[in-house]
Amino acid sequence: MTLFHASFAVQQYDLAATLASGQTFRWRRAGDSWEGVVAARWVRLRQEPGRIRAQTAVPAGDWQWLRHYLQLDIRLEEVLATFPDDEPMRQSIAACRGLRLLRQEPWECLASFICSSTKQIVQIQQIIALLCRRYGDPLPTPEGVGPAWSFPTAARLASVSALELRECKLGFRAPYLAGAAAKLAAGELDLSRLSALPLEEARAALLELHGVGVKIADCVLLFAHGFQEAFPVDVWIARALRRLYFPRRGANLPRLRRFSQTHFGPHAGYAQQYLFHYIRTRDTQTYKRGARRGKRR
DNA sequence: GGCCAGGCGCGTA
DNA sequence: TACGCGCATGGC
Repeated sequence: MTLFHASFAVQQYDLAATLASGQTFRWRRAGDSWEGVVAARWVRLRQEPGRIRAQTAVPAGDWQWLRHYLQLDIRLEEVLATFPDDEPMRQSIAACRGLRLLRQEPWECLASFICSSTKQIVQIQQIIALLCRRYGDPLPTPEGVGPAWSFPTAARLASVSALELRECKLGFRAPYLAGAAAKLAAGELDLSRLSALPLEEARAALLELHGVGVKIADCVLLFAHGFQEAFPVDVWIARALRRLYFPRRGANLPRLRRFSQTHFGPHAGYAQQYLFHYIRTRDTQTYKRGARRGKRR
């Protein structure tokens, strides 16, 4: 099979950190490359000095869809310059300079994060892989590469019973996903319109969905709609904020949310991703060891 | 074997 | 507004 190639000049782009930092769940490392699906196309990406090389199995047009997804035209230095000048952020930047936010397809992002609650990232990846395998459409892949599927549409998932969804290890999230799919399929919510709304209105629209709270809504606003002020506070970020900014007096969740809304500036969500990746890569080992011995913190 | 996971909805104070 | 609980399931 013919492959279609492109090469993008990049500076300060850490592809591995970007694809593996928990903002998206379908990329797999394959040797020195990454394989995934973007805009219903199988894609292989490889980082080289000063560039990212891409391959697809079908004609890729002008590659704008991939440039947009990878956010290649963002000036990272200008984003980083807006972060607060404090020690936690300096450490976070030093730990993963080149980490980027992707611009994901809204439905896939929403559905993925509905599946994410109280799940480890590994499990989220498994759930989404199952959903794609069962309800997505098969995509062309090169010889020697395993099969790939598109992310199932809302209409397709709306045609599946919540009971069937439970078989994808969704547990209590099954009716949440089914409900969201039904609402989108019925045209009661149009995700494509959210980017044009003020942040608060876009968030309110997402919160209408049963099973979508502030955290999931902010993930979708940040990762799919480009609201860079959105700052999802999950257990990792809460842990990071408490440890790095409130080490002595502690802080409850509402306090952390208020702090996050004022402290991190116009690209707070970007700062959040740096903190998230920093605390996870730094703490995963010690955290797991500590947890097993029951003496965390 | 038990703790915890990129939470949420609901009841209660 | 803040807190506690139950909810499925499985990795470590």
